[in-house]
Amino acid sequence: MGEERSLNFIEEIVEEDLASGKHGGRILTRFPPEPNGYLHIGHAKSICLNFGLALKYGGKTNLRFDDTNPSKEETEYVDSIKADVSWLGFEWANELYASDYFEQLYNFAVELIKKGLAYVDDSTAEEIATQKGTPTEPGKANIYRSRSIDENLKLFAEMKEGKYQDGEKVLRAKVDLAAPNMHLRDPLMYRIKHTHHHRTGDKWCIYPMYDFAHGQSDAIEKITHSICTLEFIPHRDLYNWFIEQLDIFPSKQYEFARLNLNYTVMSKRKLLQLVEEKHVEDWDDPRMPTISGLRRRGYTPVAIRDFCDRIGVAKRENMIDVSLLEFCIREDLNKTAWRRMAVLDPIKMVITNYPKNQTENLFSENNPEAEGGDGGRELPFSNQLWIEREDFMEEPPKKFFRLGVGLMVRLKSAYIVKCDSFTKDSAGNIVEIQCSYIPESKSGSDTSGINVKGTIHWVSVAHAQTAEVRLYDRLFKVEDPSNEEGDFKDYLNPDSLHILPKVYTEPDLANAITGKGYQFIRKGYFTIDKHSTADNVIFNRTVTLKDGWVKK
RNA sequence: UGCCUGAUAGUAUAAUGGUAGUACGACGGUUUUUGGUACCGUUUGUCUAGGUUCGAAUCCUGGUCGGGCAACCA
Repeated sequence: MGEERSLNFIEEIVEEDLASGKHGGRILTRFPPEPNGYLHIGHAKSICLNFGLALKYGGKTNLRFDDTNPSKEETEYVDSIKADVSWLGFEWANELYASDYFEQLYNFAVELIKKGLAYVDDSTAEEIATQKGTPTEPGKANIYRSRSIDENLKLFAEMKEGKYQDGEKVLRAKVDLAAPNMHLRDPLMYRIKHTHHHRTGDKWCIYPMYDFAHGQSDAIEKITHSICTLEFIPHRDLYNWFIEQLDIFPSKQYEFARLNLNYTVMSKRKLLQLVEEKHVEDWDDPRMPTISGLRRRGYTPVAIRDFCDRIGVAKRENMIDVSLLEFCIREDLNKTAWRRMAVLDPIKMVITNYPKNQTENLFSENNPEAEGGDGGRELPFSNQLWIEREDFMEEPPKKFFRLGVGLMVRLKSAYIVKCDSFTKDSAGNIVEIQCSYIPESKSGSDTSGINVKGTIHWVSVAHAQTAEVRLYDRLFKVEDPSNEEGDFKDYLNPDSLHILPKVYTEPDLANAITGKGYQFIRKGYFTIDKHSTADNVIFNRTVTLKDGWVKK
């Protein structure tokens, strides 16, 4: 052991703080989602970072819902977020809400008004925007900026009491209208919204803006390291300004680059659109990059955490290749998934020299990667089998290790067979292939001395179960749909879902356990879908197996 | 043309003035009752121009390119 992994830049900061005795060696992070959508794989990166840091350095992590905008937030999202964080395997120290601090935030605002550092502005949104100037021109003060403290106090109280309509007034911080950083040009602290809040109900009609809520919430909780994504860098000056003016706990903000994955989108706004416009079934559609979608697809917490570990944490913009995510899930499932046989695109094989009404039960281990095979199950074998259509070729090329007239393969866990002939229907489709088996080649007691290059999977016709199988492909046709001309939805992959209504599976798959990953030998990893029933068993393909076979 | 950021193989990520390494991908091979797994090997990189230094991916200066910032969103 003891193989030192190099630290990412945030771990370096934490270790420096620990070494210098900052905060008495205490580490407290927070994961602060807004409950306005489902968590996605990008959030998983943040979750793994925040919780992982605390775990590594003996600290704790709060789960804090940043619920300061009631018009977008719902309890459904709160519940899904909690479920997803738990499922990933993390435990938060406290479940908190920015809305828990509304009273205190209000008092902070009053304090700033009293210090002459905040004022009530009657301007419209448009007026405020133009008065702010542009990045190259300073903003201009309006008449409201010089209101007296007493008037501001009175007006702000009236805002709270509901005396004004939405948009009629706002509370602004008095910072610097000429600041090169636009966020410092007298940012809004409070706006009026006569909207029902998912937790505070109708108690409030004024709600704090992100900038006046996040840093103060961090300070209230005494968060030591407040980690967010790059786009908040310009907010940091304001974050610090409020903390300094209010003289509260000096939480510090650090920024890292968010995760981007190719062939998908990673914004709650866009994902919500896909859901609302029915381009996908729901937030947990297996094609979605959401945690719930990945879970339904068959991804495991282990694989997702491993992925987050491997992608690293840095400050440069990045675009991770989905192949890394796929590698991680294969890596995990290879070790844990039970092997089963299923024929997705069937063609019938008749074994002409095997007794017609005979059935024998053959044994096959659950997982060759596990010691002892992790147990096993019985496979009924008979003279009529389903095999994969692509495992037979009328005119096989040289290195085709499967079936063609005169070629031999092993039937996995069963016998070696030799292809003698095949039958076509009137339309020229191959409908059946005829083989003879080698009785001495039985798996486990093979005395035939024959060596074959290929092994194929099969299911006994008489014993086969049926199931629906859903094959998924990338949701978008292009690597970065958000960066293309026009609407990102123009680049949706029309073939991202392919349903096979009736595939044949070995009998044991009738007992498939929900939530467990199965490897359909040579076909990929699959898991039971949430809509699966006893009458209509549905499997989702999590990921294909890596395919080293390139034709020709 | 203001401010803030960043730039190392195809994609990520290390090297913190001293041999540019690792992972994924790709390619090739060995093993294999999954064309899977495992194992072995190959391939490709410091944005650019100067400067400091015995020595620069690292420090300095100029340039180039990318991302962000002017929501009563977070």
